[in-house]
Amino acid sequence: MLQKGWYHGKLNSRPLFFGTRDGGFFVPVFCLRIHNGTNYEEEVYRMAIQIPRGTQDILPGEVEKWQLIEDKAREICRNYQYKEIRTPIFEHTELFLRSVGDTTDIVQKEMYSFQDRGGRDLTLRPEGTAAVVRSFAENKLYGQASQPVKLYYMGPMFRYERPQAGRYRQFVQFGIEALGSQDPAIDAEVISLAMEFYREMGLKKLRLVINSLGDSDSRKAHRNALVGHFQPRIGEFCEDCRHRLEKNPLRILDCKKDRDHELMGSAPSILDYLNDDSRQYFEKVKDYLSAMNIDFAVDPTLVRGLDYYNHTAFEIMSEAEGFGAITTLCGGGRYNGLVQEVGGPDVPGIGFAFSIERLISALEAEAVELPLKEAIDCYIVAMGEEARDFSVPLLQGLRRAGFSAERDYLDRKPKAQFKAADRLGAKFALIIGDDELQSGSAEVKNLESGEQKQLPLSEFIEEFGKLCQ
RNA sequence: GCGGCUAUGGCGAAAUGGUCAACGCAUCGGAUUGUGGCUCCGACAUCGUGGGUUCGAUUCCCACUAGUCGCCCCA
Repeated sequence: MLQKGWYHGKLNSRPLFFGTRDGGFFVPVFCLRIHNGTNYEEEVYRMAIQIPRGTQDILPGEVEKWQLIEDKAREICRNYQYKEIRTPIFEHTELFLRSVGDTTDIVQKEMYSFQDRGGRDLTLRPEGTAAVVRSFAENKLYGQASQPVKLYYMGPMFRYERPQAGRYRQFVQFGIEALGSQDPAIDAEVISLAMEFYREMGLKKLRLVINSLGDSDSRKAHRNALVGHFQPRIGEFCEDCRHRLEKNPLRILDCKKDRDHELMGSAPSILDYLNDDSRQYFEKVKDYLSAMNIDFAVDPTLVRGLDYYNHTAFEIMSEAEGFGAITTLCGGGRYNGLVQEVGGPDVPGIGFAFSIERLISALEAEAVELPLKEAIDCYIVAMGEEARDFSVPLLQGLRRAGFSAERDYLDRKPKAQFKAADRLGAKFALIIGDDELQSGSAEVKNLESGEQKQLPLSEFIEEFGKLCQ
């Protein structure tokens, strides 16, 4: 029996939908007014539609930051010779099961998966590497003349998580991948590109942490050693750690609750399980980083959340104060064997990805001033109907000549038009009214100096160009 | 998936169980009939949504939604 009242959104825990007969169109809003348990009247109305949880609109004023970051990222990729690749936003779910790993959190609880009308199992990409590697194998880029193949991508990724500072359900990642080389110098290059990019953006409080996960044999041996180490006394650890013992014993090492347990300090380190090749490889990467004056710390507990990583792994964290709980700006590592996993030849690879959202937060946390220019060249202050008409082609002429120009569209008073010009940061105001139209010359005011000049309307664009120089 | 906090105009932000809900910024209008930045005056809110308690709720209670912080995990 329903209580008397209004119901909307959900009724008996089922969403209320109003749809047409063909079922193809839904307006997810309407209301039921219950008079008693059985009588009700419907009132259909549209509720304001809100942005989906964990997503954001990037509005003018904010989007300029994004553009700047994107430009900078593209620029540094040119310098380092990474070429852009664009892959679909959704892929076969299978791709992520096999690459990211079907026991990882990303796959188990964070994927936006769906079936299309043809019954295909698809997933909105939760990360970028899998698709790039798939494309590399599918398009046989390993046969390309220039090797290694160095790629970058930039675009939205999707993970179903509870939003929090620095965490969104749709977020934009920039990432690079270098495929086809097993030279430790390429590992160092990938890391240096990331560090160099952040440096150029103006971030200072950064911490680079690296580790080697070794090859799959060393990882396996280390894993067994860890399980053996903690197993006998796992009862003394927190609930999360007890799960981790099976799932990902390395994670126990950076548990915040059990940090001080005596078994933590004596736990076996991955670095003791590296074979000679892996060890030497790691040494070489560190040497190269030092040679480039890149500061780093080795953290043997650094693990990455995706299954495909091996050998070099790294993270860049912000140490800016008040940055919140999520400090990782960038994460990456080597993934030898991944290309094979998705059906290609055995080609090694390494890459990283960072989120633009977190970069912007870090820039804000460090109060970095970005060079965002927004001034326009000319604002036309038109008074009277004739002048307003005249301003239409004039505005077009200015813009065609390459000037940024604007006029009033709200029929505002001259005073308000000047205010608008001011707000846009206009360098000049062009004033036309009846007098000017009659005399054939317009007043041009330099809004910074207040200086005012007359320019002939007949060759206004040329004269204005000279004035701007 | 779990827990804490929050929800007042375009933005920021007070107060209050009871006639018109402070203030600041922004915006628009006026003082100044065609010249911005300063000053003064004026205009501008069905208090997230839905229920409940009450004579009366923006205020108290519940649910929902959203935001936010933290856990898990990650970019």
